[in-house]
Amino acid sequence: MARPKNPTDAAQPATPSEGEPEKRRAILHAALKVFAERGYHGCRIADVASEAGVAYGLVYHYFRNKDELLESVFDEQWRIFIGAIRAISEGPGTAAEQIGSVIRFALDVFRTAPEAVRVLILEVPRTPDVLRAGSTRQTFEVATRLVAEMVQRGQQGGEFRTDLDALVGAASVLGVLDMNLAGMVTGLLTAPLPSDEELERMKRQVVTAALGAILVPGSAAPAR
Amino acid sequence: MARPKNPTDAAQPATPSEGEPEKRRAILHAALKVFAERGYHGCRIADVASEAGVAYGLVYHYFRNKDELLESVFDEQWRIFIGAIRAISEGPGTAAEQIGSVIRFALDVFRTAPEAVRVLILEVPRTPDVLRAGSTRQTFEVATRLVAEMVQRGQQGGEFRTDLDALVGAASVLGVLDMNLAGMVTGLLTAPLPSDEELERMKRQVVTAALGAILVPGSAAPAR
Amino acid sequence: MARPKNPTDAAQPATPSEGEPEKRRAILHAALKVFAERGYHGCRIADVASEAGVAYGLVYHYFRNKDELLESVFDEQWRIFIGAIRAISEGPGTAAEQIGSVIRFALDVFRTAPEAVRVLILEVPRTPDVLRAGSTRQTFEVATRLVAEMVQRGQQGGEFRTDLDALVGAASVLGVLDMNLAGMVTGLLTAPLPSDEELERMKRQVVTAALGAILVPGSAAPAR
Amino acid sequence: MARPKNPTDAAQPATPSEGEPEKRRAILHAALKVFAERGYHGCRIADVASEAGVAYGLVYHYFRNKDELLESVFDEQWRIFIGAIRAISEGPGTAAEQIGSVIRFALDVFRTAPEAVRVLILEVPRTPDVLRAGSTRQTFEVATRLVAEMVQRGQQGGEFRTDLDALVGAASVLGVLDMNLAGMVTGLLTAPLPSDEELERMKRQVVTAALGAILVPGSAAPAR
DNA sequence: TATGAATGAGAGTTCATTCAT
DNA sequence: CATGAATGAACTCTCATTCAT
Repeated sequence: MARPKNPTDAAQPATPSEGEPEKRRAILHAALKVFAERGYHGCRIADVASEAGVAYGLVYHYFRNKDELLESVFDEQWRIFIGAIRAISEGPGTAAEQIGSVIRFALDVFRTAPEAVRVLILEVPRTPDVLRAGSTRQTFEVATRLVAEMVQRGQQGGEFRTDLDALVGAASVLGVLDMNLAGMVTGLLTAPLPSDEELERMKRQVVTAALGAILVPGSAAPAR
Repeated sequence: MARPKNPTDAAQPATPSEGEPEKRRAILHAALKVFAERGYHGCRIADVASEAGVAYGLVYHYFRNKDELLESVFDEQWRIFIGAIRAISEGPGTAAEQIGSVIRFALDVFRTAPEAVRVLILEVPRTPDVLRAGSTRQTFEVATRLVAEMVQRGQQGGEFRTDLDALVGAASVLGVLDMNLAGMVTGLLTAPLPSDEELERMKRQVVTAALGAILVPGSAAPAR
Repeated sequence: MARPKNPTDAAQPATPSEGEPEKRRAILHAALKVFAERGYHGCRIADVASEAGVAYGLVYHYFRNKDELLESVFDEQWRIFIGAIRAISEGPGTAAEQIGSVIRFALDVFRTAPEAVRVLILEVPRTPDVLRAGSTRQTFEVATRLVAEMVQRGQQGGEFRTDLDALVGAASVLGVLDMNLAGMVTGLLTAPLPSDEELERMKRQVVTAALGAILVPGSAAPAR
Repeated sequence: MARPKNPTDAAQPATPSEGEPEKRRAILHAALKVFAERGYHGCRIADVASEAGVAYGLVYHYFRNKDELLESVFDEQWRIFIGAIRAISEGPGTAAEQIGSVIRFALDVFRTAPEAVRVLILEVPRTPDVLRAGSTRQTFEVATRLVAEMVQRGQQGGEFRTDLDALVGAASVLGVLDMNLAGMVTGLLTAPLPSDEELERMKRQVVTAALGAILVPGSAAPAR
């Protein structure tokens, strides 16, 4: 059974774009870290600057203001995640396999870049309206809709139950993923830095639960 | 099939406690509203006071500081929710029925007090560490563990699949609930103020999806 | 020859308005002083606050922002000046006498409150557009028009030459006044703090020059 | 009656000085424009540079700092104006005729280079002390004294009244000029861009008013 | 209890100036 | 000469908290 190749490495900068100034990247990187550690309001521009090893004013050389900086961080992270979802969606495999891949990808990223996940999962959906009104909000919807498309395909293929709206199915899948990630991030479900085995175990369980929410009852969970 | 009595009214003040000053209640109530509207950092003490129709300084008469005020709001809301879960848990019905009841209860509350849900679902898990370190965090864990107990009981009774940790099962159930509520709050899944039928439809779907995540595959979803 | 009573005391707060908080007055007063000393951009809110012997934040308790504070200062000063012009205009005396009174009034104020004059004369007409767009600008026009009315009356009465537009006449009178005051303020024309005699001498000269600009040539300058 | 040749073209660079780098001139020119548009504090080095179509840092290659740049602008403009006054002063004609020429010259410049006038008239006398302490201040005094010399000559020749100090006379003449120009700049007295006739009319009136301030009463205003 | 004026530390943003290339 | 990235001090504005009444 074919399995889409795991695009984990996408967690690296979406656009290493030759021309991008090194310090701009450093700032973006630092912002991700500081933001993950302290949350939107807890992080000050000064923190970002010093974390990036850069002068205060340089942040404003590259970004109009704090909101734009953080929006950039969000956008970049989401772009990576969406890129992965899209790649998986366009790849081979049944709908169930694809959704399993999405979940495994997310947990893999958590392993290599927990801050990124923390930011996406814990901060993004709950930041001020100014921010939510921006592209971030739309991006979030895009992700949901991409998953909803997978769900719909699965419903049409007879894999997934049809008594759920595709959007509700997508929300459920993402909810299972989100809450389990949150539990991992906060240490409720696993050690803060889980071992490889622990991670594999979680992957299996989260996939099982997420698919359980949408599979036609009685169908076997896909071998993994 | 017995169904636990729906403790919807618990959304009212947990403790109308005879002696509690009227203005204190007004402040708490206003804080919930303002907090739901603007989020933790977006709401200023001045907003709360004016929403409550009360003098600025009075807030500090009843609450040591902003954190304590908001912690009180959280605690109260969670106490209500936990009270409901506990009541359901100690009531009649199978584990699956109980979990269904929990979900239906949450959606009912969303209907009557969307702000409360918004606060619990969108704000609580993402507020600053100071706050998270407080009782709120523990309260959140308590809720998770209560649901995990239900899951465990269901596993022992053969209803729920045993290839999931009870905590993962609980997280999955709550994740499905959370994300669908978030979708309702943000208008992605339903109109901002859904009709009765829409709400019932959502209840059915969310219960289906949540139970799907943990039921032994092939078992019939419980009639509702 | 009747001479309008000199409303010098109008230099005091236009509205001692019973209800006005003492500290608000202190801030306004301090702002006038600091603004006169350092100019619009040279004065910082911190300067105003400390000059007023008041906490930083209190300035923002009474005024929305720096612009509003300074606009208030301007407005108050102009209101005083306009009040005086109006009183003179409605009082007895020929047009020439009235214009003489306006000039003498201005020089009197310079004696008792040089800062106020400095602000009105040196700063107002040259501050940022935001400010000029506000009520200050209109107020300045009002003053000009009031003087223009006097000029017009004098033209109709045969005192003043009619080959000047009334507005040009007014601008000329105010120009003579302004530039001579500027010369006094900057120490080019008199000692920074002129003696009574010096002041009287200046009054006579400025009145002479200003009326010369508009009187029918050959008419005697009005006795003073 | 001979009339000094009108040195209008002096509004061009005083010293096209062979060796002066083209870009330096561009910066100076841009600075005049930007400064006229936004005032001393409203204009940033970045504005000047981009207006001049020149790199940021180049401004600092040619000028030590912002103050020096603006001082240079002032100096240049004043040098032009003073050069004109001096030329007129050393030329033929009575004192009254010469003063009339000065005023007409100023209004002509306003026609061709309103920004320059705006800067000289509206900005120079009201900029920070640091600046005023520089050569600009002295330059301004020089202009006043040159006019005062004309006045004095007129007084000695019996044209002008002797009950005014020469400096007061000069201040009055310049005051009439300044305020009427200000009125034109701000649109209170004429359309922002007056027609030729309007301008001629203003010239006549302003000369009339200015000379009226200092002429021996009864003497005929000089034919124009 | 109740009020709201008063306080001041903190954070975002601007912009003149420097400097490596 | 020319460029523009980099620096950081300075200043405005916010808002939690205190306190006299």
